Amino acid sequence: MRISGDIMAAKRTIMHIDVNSAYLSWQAVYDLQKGADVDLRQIPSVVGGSHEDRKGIVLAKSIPAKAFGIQTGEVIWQAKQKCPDLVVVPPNYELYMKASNALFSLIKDYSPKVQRFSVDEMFLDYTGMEYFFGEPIEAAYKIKERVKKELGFTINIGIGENKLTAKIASDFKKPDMVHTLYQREIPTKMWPLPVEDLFMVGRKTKKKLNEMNIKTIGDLANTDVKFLYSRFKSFGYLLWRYANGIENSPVSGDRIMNIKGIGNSTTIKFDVEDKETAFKVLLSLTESVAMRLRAAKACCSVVSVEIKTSQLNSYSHQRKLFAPTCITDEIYTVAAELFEECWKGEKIRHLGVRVSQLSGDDFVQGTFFDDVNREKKEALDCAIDYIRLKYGKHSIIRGVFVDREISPVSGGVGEDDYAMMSSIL
DNA sequence: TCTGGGGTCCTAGGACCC
DNA sequence: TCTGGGGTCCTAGGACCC
Repeated sequence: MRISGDIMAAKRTIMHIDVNSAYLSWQAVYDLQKGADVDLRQIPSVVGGSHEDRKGIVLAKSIPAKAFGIQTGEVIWQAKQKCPDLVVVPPNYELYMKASNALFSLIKDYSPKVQRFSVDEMFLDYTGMEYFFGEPIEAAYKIKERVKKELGFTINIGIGENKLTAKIASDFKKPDMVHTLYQREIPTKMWPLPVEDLFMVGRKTKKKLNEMNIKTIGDLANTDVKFLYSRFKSFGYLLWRYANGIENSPVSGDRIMNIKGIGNSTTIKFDVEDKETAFKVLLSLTESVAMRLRAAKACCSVVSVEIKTSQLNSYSHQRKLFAPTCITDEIYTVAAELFEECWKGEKIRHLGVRVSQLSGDDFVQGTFFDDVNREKKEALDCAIDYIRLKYGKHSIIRGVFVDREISPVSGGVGEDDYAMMSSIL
């Protein structure tokens, strides 16, 4: 008993690093390096998709744009109504991956335990590192200044005793700030915040909580946990723990091993009304998914297809395979079957292909139905991957895509896969 | 007038087995 | 003919995050 008590008492120091307006900052830095005379961060500007491709929403905004009431996720034309002089720049995911990688390698100088949480967020376990870089606040300022000087963009750093409080702290005043949220500060710094500022409280949960007269994080923290459990089941218990700052997951540096699924989806430039076109899109998506799967040295056991109609209704269909695979053809065949089984004939706006239940690719079990060409197919896929990696993903394309109506390899943000967000931290 | 794309986890119901 | 529960797997859908 003594031992477990001592372990419980072991205090950790966790930092959460959050890039301020990440996409926009990175584009601004890049433009300045190329000799631009305006800094996107200083003017009302957003990163957003193009209207004609039907991807016109705000992905990131500058602080001056925020002053006009522009919100992330909002449609571009609406944002322009709020601010007619708004500058809109297209997204550049390869740039973001490069910037993110540069940040990651700098942060790793300060602890062996760094977890990449998303393209612009990282957790750092600073426990025991005081000897090298000083007190946590002092170290956080050093990191922040070094990032600004060497990489050219600003970050917020939140310091807490676990990942949850560190993350909430980094979300306090922005930009270019260091904040703490220690356990003793929870009642003063966290409880007065609106309940939707709590990690895991989104639009729907906020509405439900507000209807129960729970308006602040403090209200939630002081609600009877049994009552929350009766309303939300285990999620209620999670909410209560988070509202009280209770969270103890480790900062894990283990990335690729933790990937649960790989998927790509795309909004098509026009509504798809026939099967043949849908098949082409599905093949194009499968090309990216399968390539990423092979790059992760994994096979999948489940394939799923998602359809979003022009009316924005979506539904999905999935199937467990007889045997795991990473072969493009095999995944595509299943995807096409799934599509045929569930498509109700509506106009299609968006299609997605996802694989899950991943396993290693080193001992793929053969099945009774195995055809002798399997090894050949896999070798062919690997050869194509190699050529695409070396000469670009459009260097080798299938005959069905020559009309260029549909991209031959669609979806995919970056080459570097890592475990993304988990809702459990 | 129009609403992206990448993820994770949880739940509920039905099938199936013991 | 009518009746159990418990456990696991599979699938669809919905919540959340960035």
